Parts: sequence; C-alpha cells; structure tokens
Amino acid sequence: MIDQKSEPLLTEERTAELREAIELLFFSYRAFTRGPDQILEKRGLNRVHHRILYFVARQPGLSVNELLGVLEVSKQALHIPLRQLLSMNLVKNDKSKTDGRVRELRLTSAGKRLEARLTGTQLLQLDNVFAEAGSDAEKAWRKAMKLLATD
Amino acid sequence: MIDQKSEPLLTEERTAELREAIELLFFSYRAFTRGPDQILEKRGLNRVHHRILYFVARQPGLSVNELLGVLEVSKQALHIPLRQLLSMNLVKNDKSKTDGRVRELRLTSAGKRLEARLTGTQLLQLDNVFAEAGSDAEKAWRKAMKLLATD
DNA sequence: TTTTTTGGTCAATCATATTGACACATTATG
DNA sequence: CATAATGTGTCAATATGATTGACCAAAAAA
Repeated sequence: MIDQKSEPLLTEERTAELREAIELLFFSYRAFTRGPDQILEKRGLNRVHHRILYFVARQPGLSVNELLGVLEVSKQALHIPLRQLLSMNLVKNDKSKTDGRVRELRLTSAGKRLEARLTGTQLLQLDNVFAEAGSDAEKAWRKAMKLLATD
Repeated sequence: MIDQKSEPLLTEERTAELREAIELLFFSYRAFTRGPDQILEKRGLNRVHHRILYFVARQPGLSVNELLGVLEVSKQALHIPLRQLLSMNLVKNDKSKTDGRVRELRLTSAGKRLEARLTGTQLLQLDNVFAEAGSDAEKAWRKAMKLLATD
C-alpha cells in the first residue's frame, strides 16, 4: 500500500484543547506559588525554602535523605538552603535516638509560624477555588491530578 | 466577652484535604515537566527554552516584549536563552514590516519540530489522563484550573 | 525636532547548581 | 573485631543563572 495517510494520534481540535490545558497548568501553577513567593522574598528566601518547610511540617522528624528523595535535588543543592533555615532557627536537626547517624528535621515554633503563613495562602486559594467550582469538581480535579502525578 | 474561641478559617480535616491538594499540584507539575525536561537536557536547554518555544509556536510573530509579558521574566533573563535559540536556528526574529523596531518571533522548521516533540509528550500525557478520568472530570478540572489561574 | 518606545547589549555582582571529592560518626556485615 | 556501607556535613572548582543599572540605536509618536 502506498500513499496511505497515517492517522494522527490527536486531531487538530483535540490538540488545541489540550494545549489550553497545558496553559492552564502553567498559569495556575504560577498563580499558586505567587503568594508564598512574595512572602519569602522579603526574607531572602525562595521556593526551595518553602518546599523544605512544607515537607518538614508534613512529616516532622524526617531525615535529610528522605527530604532529598521527596524534593529530587542533590545533597549539595539542598545543603545551602537547609543550612540557612537552620541558622535562622526555623528548622532544627536533632540526632535520632535510634540511629545516631540520622538527623531528624523538625520545625521550630518560628518555623511553624512561617510555614503556616506560606502554606496558608495556598490553602485559602484552593479552598476558594473549590468552593466556587463545587465539591464534584473538586473530586474530579483530584482524580485527574492523581493520574497526572503518578504517571 | 473573654476566653472566646475564634472559629478557625479552615477545620483541621479540611486543612488536611487541602494539603493533599497542594501536594497533588506539586507532584503533578513535576511529572508534567519531566518528559520535555529530559529531551531538553540532551541539547543543553532548559524549561525557559521550552516556554519560549511553546509561546512562540502558539502565537507566531509575537514580539519580544509580548513574550516577556507572558513569561513574567526580565528582559535580561530572557536575553540569553532567546539568543541561544536564535543561534541554534530554532527561532527567527524578523523585523516587523509595520513597525521596524519590533522583532516578530517565529519558529524555524527545526524549531517547530523540537517544539512539537517537547509539547507532544505533554499532550499525550494529558490525553491519557483525561481518557482515564473521563470527560466530565476533564471539564471539572478545567473549571477549577481556570479559577486558580485567574485569581 | 524632541520624546518615547522597542529591542538589544554590557558589566558587575550575586545567587545557585553541579561535579567530585573528602571527613566523621554510626551502623551493618563478614 | 575488622571492614564495608550509610547518613550527614563540608569544601573547592566550575558553570550557569539572575539582577541591577546603565547604555545605545532604530523607529515611531508627539
């Protein structure tokens, strides 16, 4: 068979719809990080610091290696921002009692306050979005995002 | 009145749900950029280059200033990656015929091929997600993301 | 003609990431 | 016990990136 047209994987129309979805992800992610980023900037901190604070808040006592795994950054890339948070007394790293090699990361009370403030803007943002979109939309959103996150 | 408990804006349970949503955004965005990032890395390019290619593909002939506005980066921060794309013959910047100051950015044919390859992984990713989640979920997802993007 | 806009560039500085290496204490393994 | 492996902290060298502030040229608008 010659001159056979191969079916495109996606129609032109579908491609346009999905390109819109790509842009929604881009613009919404930027809107989503804008609030915390503004707060961080005033303290000379950035997105990495928020991520550290967030995941340490979420899982107090987590080790440096575990944090590296979640964030997917190199030890050297984590080193400086983490040291800054330690020296600013926002994070503490006490020796584990069960394994003396491991440092357990925890937020100090000041760290907890900052993390709550940073993450708080995002919580309110999402709460507003879901309140307006409806709880069915929220469920559907979570379903789609879980699929996207785990592929 | 003393000792009055102020109502928290969000219940503990709701906060936990919304924290999960925060993580969904974080992990899904990372999964979403992983494909293109791997392709870009082989050529010594990064996320910024993809964004330039994407928005130039989306709106051929757009000016440097318009691109700056969309990407929300400084002229100096755009300068180097854009120049790289120009010198790699992936992007061209011809003088506008109606306004000689303005350079109209367009992809070359090689630029179109690379952009299609980069964005293609994301289109397929989203197509798969929506195929599995269902079209109602897709609609709801778009609704929520639009709200998040425009707040 | 003067002013403004757009585009491009430069230099200095600072921040960050990367690679590769090393030291120390602790734990696991033979 | 001796050795290997692990977790952490650090360093140096390098490369890349962003930032600030300034400047110039071309073209358009006033």
